[in-house]
Amino acid sequence: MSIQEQHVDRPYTGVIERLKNAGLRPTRQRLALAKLLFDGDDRHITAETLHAEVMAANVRVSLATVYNALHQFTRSGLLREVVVDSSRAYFDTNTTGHHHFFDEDTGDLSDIPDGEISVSSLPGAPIGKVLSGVEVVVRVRSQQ
Amino acid sequence: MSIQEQHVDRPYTGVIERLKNAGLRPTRQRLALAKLLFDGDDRHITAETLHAEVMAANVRVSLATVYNALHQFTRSGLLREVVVDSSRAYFDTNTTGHHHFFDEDTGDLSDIPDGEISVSSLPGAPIGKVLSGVEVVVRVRSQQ
DNA sequence: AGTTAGTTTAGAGTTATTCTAATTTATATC
DNA sequence: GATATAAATTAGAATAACTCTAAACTAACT
Repeated sequence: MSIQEQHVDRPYTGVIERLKNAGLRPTRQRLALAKLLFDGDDRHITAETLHAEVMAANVRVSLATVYNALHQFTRSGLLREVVVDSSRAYFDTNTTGHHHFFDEDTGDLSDIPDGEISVSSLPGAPIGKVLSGVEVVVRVRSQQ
Repeated sequence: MSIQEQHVDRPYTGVIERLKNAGLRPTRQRLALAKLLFDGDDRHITAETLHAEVMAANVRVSLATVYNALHQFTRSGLLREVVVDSSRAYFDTNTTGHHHFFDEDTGDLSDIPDGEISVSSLPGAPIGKVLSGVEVVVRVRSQQ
């Protein structure tokens, strides 16, 4: 059975497994959110954009549940938070190490293609601390 | 006259000049804030920490004025904003290109010593965009 | 000293997010 | 399949970090 056929026949199985593996009950709300997030290409979202999407898909989910799910997905490694804006949180479905462009005018977040940037001679963490992540953000503006 | 003597004799002159050059009237409030920020080593602050400091120095300044000043100082190049936390804005008195450690447990922000990190093969900005900054944040946690 | 444009401020407003306590639901067990 | 129960969801209130507004104040020019 091809991936496409499987997708048509049992549209939720992949996502159900993913939630179960993360120790999260596959509720109606989490399924709808996970499907939007993980069923397709990698994405960058905020709580508000994801909430708008899930509502547009005619699944009634409260904003509180969207926030809960984003944090649970992040805690269990299904998502990664990307800090680019001091006024709202962005999440990335690509949890592997990579870096970002952030358009300060539009709020658009996009990946820097692998190989187009590299961080060398990483410093050691200060004593008593452990490294938890390295993020490079290249800020851009729409040309005046 | 040595820098120290100058500091003792005319404690505000340097800071007054700095504000005037930035096109900002040297008011009582801006002078007190600028003195805390620029009269000494480089610093990392938030609106709340700076407000607490200026109040502790017995200068009455409203929080709104602290926010106004931080933005004006940033716009005129006296400060740089560092985005490390999606819930509050940090500012750095060192406006030259350098990178940061951020302790996710304590909220402490510190410089990565020059030469201990380097970003190579910077990508070009997407078409229609201009580069506005490159930030590397190395996140650390207090050891469990 | 008087004028005026720039600055400060209290307090109200806004936005993103978190909390709370009541209701609902998934799942383990009978 | 019905039932118990722990987990999840939700509305709405609460919070935190700003931002705005319009009135009072002040720096600096005349």
